[in-house]
Amino acid sequence: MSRSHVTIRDVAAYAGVSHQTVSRVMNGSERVSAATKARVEAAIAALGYQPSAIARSMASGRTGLLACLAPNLTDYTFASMIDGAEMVARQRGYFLLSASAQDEQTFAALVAQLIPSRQVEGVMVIDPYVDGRFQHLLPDFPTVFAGARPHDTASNSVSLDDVQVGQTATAHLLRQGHRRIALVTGVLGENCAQDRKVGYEAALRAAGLQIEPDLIVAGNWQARSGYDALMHFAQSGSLPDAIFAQNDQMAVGVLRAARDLGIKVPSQLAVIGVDDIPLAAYFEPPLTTLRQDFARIGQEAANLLIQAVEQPTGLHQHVQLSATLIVRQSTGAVAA
Amino acid sequence: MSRSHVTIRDVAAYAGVSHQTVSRVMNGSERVSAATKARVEAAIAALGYQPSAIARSMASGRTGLLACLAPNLTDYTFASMIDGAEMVARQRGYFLLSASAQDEQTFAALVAQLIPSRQVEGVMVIDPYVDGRFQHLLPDFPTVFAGARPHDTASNSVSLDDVQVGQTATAHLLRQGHRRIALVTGVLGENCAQDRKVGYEAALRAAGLQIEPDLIVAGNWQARSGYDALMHFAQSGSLPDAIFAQNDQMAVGVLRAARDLGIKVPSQLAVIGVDDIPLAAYFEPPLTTLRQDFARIGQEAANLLIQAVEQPTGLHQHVQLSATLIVRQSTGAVAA
DNA sequence: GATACAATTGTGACCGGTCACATCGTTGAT
DNA sequence: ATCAACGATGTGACCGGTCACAATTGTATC
Repeated sequence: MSRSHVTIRDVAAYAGVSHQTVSRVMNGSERVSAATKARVEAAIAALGYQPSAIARSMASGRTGLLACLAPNLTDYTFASMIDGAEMVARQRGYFLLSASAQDEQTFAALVAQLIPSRQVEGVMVIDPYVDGRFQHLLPDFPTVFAGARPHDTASNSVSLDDVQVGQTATAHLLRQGHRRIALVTGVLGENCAQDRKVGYEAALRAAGLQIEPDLIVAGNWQARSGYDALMHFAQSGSLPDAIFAQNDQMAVGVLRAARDLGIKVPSQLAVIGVDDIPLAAYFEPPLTTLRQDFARIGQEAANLLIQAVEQPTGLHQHVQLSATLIVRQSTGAVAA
Repeated sequence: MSRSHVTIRDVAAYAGVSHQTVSRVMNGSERVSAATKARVEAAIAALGYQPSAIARSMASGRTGLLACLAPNLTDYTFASMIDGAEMVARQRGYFLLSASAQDEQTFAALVAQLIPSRQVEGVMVIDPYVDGRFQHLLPDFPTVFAGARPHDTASNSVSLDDVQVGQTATAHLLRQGHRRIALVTGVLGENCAQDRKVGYEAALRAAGLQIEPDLIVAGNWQARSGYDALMHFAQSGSLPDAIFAQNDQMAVGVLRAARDLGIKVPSQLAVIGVDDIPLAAYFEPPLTTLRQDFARIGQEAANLLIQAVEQPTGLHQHVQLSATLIVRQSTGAVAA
């Protein structure tokens, strides 16, 4: 503002070369004589020249900016993916602009603002299946979906194998001897809730058990819905042996309800969650869960996105990661 | 790439006006006749014109980008501030680019990359006192510090009144009848840990009690350090009546240690934390804590920053928010 | 009817880089 | 000795907006 910036032409004049030569020095001195290069570098240092990122973007058409859109930035799972993506992005020369879109409308506005203005080179969408938000994306714009498996959309994606998650969790409970295994789902409109349910049902069927619709309760990912689910079973008078909550938050809600009802976990009721949230081991009892490597999901997503930006082939890649079972005390063996 | 973009001059030619008139229509039609305006708008629609954010930045010198630098993006407290800041920023026409800097060196690199290139118009630094990172910031560049009170630096800031936090937490324990109140601190190099300690000591003194150095243990904000702290007291043979952990994570660690030691909370030991993390009510027993409105801190910080960007006065503002006591079951009255 | 003035619109430069191509001197092959 | 090829460097256009200022038109005033 006060002092106008030093430009590439100022440096050129100072060094007695052309502005193009300065540009060459800045961009890795391809074919510049050592003497000239030294002179230019001295001039850069003397004048304190700093290239303008905007001018560079203007001329090259590249901004070095990626956007990350998530329902919110506070949820541990989203935040971890963003963190992982950000580290990879920066390492590879990009910055990550994150924004939260609670609803589809906000999401559409955000996309309309970021993409056509060519401000960002690619978009990473976290949990795009909460509503129809993926429809607002351009099919030919570099995009990657992270954290939920696309069922019907052609795009890059990094997701967890949610069917496997459902199976593993349920199989673990079966192995412990439980038979009446209840399910508390996430928001059923989301693929990952559906897939985990599919895995749950597959595991039960594989064990020769019937699927009892009464044992399936729809939750909403919040702890409170886990609490309510167990209260519901208690009121209906038929408690399950075990509960598979589709995330840790709800599992923690179940634990709390069990305490309030005087139900002992794990001896009377086994509880398993999904995510392995940071304090999972500190609940009472410590929560058995399936660990997801969210940072890794974010990293893979960033890598895929950058590849799509730099070498647009039109081909889509899908990376699927698996969760690992972390056994703690909330799922002991059935009481003898 | 394939199809070159529609520019303002294409629109002008199509509408039969000058490019400048199109520009005027784009920027809120100051003094453009209704007929011309309609014609230009028709041309814009017909050609699908989308202004280039980069070209706009190039010409205007403004990028509409703010940066947010935090030690990481996953910590609930940081993420909440970022989320709050992002919402305000977007509402006011800015985008927020967030990046994590674990150490001072990364932070310095980040600043060197973002600021001199004029890519961002302002920087928000979350928890700048973990090391000397604030020293890398330019004094005349729009900056705001969020989440920790600057002791020695002239700058905008939004922070919690940590002395008050220490006092309130300690006073609550005193009110419950506790006398031997231990303190588990955060990283002592950080101002907020120091300030909370000052508040703790002030409250004790105000109650006519001595400050016993043996009751003060240095933690590191992690749950594990809270766990270790109580174990340390148990081993030393002199358990306190109550523990004030400087954040909830450590308080939760204390709760876990108490369970492992067979110490009943709150009847044998009261525990209070700070932050009110999302699942605080789901631990055993539900955790009494001081709630911080992190989203609000982020919002205020964004507002301050945008003000500094838009009206650079050189004056610094400090906003200090206070925490509210949330009483749950981890701090009952002393056993009769 | 001439002049002043405001409203509307047009012109060209400019932001600060990069790109394509031109130029120049030097070297190696014929 | 001549020409091609190549390395080093320079020239000007260009990216797509905004800005300052000029030009044009219409309207009010005298």
